[in-house]
Amino acid sequence: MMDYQANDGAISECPVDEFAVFAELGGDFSDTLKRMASESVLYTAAESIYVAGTNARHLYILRDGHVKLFKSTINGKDQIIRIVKPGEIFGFDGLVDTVYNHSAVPLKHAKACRIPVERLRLLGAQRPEVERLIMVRCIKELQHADERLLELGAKRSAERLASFLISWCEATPADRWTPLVLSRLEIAQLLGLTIETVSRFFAQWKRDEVVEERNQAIRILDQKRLKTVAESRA
Amino acid sequence: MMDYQANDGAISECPVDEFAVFAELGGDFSDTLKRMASESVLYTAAESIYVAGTNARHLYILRDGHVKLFKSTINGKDQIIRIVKPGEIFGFDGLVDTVYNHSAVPLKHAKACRIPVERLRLLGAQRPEVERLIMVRCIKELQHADERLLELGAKRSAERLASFLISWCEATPADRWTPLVLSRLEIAQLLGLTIETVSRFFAQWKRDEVVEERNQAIRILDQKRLKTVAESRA
DNA sequence: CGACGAGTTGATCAGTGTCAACTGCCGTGG
DNA sequence: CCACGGCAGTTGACACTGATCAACTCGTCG
Repeated sequence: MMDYQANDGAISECPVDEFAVFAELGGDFSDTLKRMASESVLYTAAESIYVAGTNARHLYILRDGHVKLFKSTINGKDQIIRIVKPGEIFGFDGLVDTVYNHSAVPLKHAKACRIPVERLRLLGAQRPEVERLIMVRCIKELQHADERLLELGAKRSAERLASFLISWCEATPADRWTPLVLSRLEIAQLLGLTIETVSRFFAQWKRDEVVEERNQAIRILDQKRLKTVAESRA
Repeated sequence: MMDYQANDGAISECPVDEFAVFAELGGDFSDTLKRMASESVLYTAAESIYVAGTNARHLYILRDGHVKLFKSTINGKDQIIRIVKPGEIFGFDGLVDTVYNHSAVPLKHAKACRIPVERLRLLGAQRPEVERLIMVRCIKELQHADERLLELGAKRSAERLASFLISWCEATPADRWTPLVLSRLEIAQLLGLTIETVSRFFAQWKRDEVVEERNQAIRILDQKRLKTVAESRA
């Protein structure tokens, strides 16, 4: 957390054993992985981690910060596919394809550990658990995508926004402030809306004392009310 | 194809070696799998293959027909997540969770091969390639989901409908009829629209001789035109 | 023959997008 | 140090897409 400003883009050894992902592989495994020289990289906002269509060389594990994965239409509209949170894997494409199928950019900043796919392949040959772990993570992602498809396809704007806020804050204990790392634009691109509609609902809910917002952080005041909105019963 | 009417719901030995999925595992593997008594099951439209929230006991491979995977909101709106085509795997949930996270129903009819997850687990222990194969398939699904999220989040109705038609027909050679296994309602639920809007665009394109429709089948007459619509340049 | 379900079409309305003006904040440079 | 410019966000007026409601056709099946 404290070394962000220091070494942007710096590459160092990645303490793999810290990650929940590989935790279950046990100590000797992380030694193996370390020897394979997986790297830890820092990114600042606006610098791409990878770009759709470019060579997919690494699998990433997010250590700190947030990453947005997005795709763009030919006309330049962006859709955010997923917000990656610490501990999660992203950049699966390289395991199957030669190029990435979406782009990855940090929200504010991000620290990620990356492993070259060819090394991962070698590793997978020795330790089949690796592929099992990735499979499990991948299935989880798929379930998450199912849910997002339901949101985008079957819910109206207020419902999407409400359930976004609920799920965004669910990690933090109730009545605590949650940093809102996303801009209005990014929320809009995540939910398939415009900046203005996002802004309007936020304003309304702040007036109605359903949520509070203060220096890039939000707090849900009336969880119950927000839930009824999310289920379109208001 | 010819034995549908005969034994609905019948269960028989599944000729696993026919599947592209496990083809690369070689002959001795499919023997193993056969001995594990994976089953082949026939389904008719309207009978569920599995229901969201129920015990996730099997992994499925579709042999013939089409299956729709869908989720429902609390208010009863359905969103189709994916249309499964022959050769594809579905029902990954059991490998990670105890229950299914969406429901699966055949479109018209379907013939699927299913493998109990616990057997798959045993098998995975012996033959790590199995999990690698599932991982690969799963990543493909994830890419597909990314694309669908872009469609639903960033495109207007005509664009969604046009690119749906294009992708639906892309398997069949140009100027040949493609069976349209989906009802208007199902197309609407897939694209996050209403029956009426689907119907209206179809009608318009038929008038403009962009597409033709005849007994449950469609044919694209003006691919180029449809593509410009899909990219919202018309 | 009649009833029902799927699909079509029209009229109307509501929800969001679009466009534009305005505020407030922050960093830059004179 | 202040002024300016620019960017993020807000708010209002308006337009338009797509949903809703309703009537009607057509084909199928009892």
